[in-house]
Amino acid sequence: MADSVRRSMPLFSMGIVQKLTGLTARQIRYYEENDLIHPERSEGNRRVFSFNDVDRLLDIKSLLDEGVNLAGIRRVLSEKPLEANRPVEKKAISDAELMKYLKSELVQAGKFGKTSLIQGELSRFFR
DNA sequence: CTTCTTACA
DNA sequence: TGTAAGAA
Repeated sequence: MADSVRRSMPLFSMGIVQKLTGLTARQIRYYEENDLIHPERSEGNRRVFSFNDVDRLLDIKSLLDEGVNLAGIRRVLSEKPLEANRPVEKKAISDAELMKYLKSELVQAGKFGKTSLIQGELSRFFR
């Protein structure tokens, strides 16, 4: 049960989540307004998503493609207890794929002189 | 440059 | 949902 800690650790920026989920910032913010997700906020008021948030967003995306409206989605994962049973096989995104995106982000960050937040958080995965 | 909020097409 | 504005 120490995994839940890591899974709810805030470390993804809006940009990364957009790439990870394929959703637009507009959609992500809208879902938050509707209490479908509750990302943390950084000092500069920037949203910081956890692995759980991303996973949740992917579920929302699936439901949306199935034609479920926000009310329905909220009903399906309304206040979904974070400690729910979820088969490893059913994970929406593989760790390998996640690493792939994370790494590309790290590389891009390297092209610039400073990328305080992102680079610092991502380093956890390559340590 | 990235992300935030608000407001309108 | 997309996008324009202005701020941070």
